[in-house]
Amino acid sequence: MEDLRDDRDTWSTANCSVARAMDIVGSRSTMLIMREALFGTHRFDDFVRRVGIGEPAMAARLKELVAAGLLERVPYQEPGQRTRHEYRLTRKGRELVPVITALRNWGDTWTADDAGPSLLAIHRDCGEPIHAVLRCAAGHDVHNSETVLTAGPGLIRQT
Amino acid sequence: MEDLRDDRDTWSTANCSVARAMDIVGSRSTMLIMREALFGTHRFDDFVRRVGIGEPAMAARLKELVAAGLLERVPYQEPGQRTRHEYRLTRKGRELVPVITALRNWGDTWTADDAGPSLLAIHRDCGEPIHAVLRCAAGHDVHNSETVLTAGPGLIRQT
DNA sequence: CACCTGACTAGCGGATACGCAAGCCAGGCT
DNA sequence: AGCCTGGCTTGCGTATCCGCTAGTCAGGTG
Repeated sequence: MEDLRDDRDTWSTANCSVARAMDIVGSRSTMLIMREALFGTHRFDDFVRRVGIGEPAMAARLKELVAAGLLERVPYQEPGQRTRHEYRLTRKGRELVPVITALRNWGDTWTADDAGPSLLAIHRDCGEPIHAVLRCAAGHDVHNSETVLTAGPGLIRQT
Repeated sequence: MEDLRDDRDTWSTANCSVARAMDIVGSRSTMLIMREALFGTHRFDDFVRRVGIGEPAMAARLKELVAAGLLERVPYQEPGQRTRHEYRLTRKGRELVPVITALRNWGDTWTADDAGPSLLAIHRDCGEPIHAVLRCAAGHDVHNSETVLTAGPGLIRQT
């Protein structure tokens, strides 16, 4: 177990998973689209209205998210309507729930207006509000300051 | 307990805490700077080298993060050196740990190269890797699909 | 067949974001 | 006094994002 804090220049930031994740969901609108999708939005014009960006921008973002494998474009047909396409979450997209939840918790705590959060995510089974917390593989709850960095299998030394 | 999924247009996206959070840490470089700060970087040129953006961009981002209250600019002096300023995390900034952790977990799972993650965050007390998980206030582990939206105290109906 | 609607696409213009190169400035060192 | 280093700032050019307006296209309805 090696503390890398004094050794940071031996690995490259570009090779970090946070950077790769931010390449995909790193813009404001992309994250808001994923939040909408996780909250149950499927249709193009619902995305446009609820996220609050223009149609051309939305079309471009959705195309990127489909290409990145977070959403899939699925044909569907309502009775008496022509065939349309909806955007459905893939497993890769749905697994952003902890990220969005952590972000929402943080926003509620630190950027809330006086009225409090406008939305709560609650546990379907018991009705209690949901938070993102840290846990180690041994099952301990981990506080923010109890984390230590160590080299993983993919570390490429630059020495 | 009211399921808002069919009622989404009654509240405004702009008033959502995710949007407010993304206004602060929503750009790729800002998130990478916060990751660096959480991993122990303090000094201007370390940020520049490790995040991989130019000095002007870094100066602007750091100024924004200080203004937003995520970092503070603290004078310090090493022996034989003149007074300098370092950037230290505030409590507001440190509480982004769950967000960054969730993002890193996701990136490791879905965007990893064959070699596996280059860094691991482990629990200081037991050495096991750390993950961000969802938990409700009653202490249940919550799966990604077990969340339900409900109106919070700050909900402003647009009707 | 003309019309309508949802889901886009095309084109333009303004606002950031960013990289690069250069310059500035404060304070310790010689 | 002049040099050096870290920490910025200024200026310029490019790339990207986004809103706006307008147009397209497919298919169901009158």
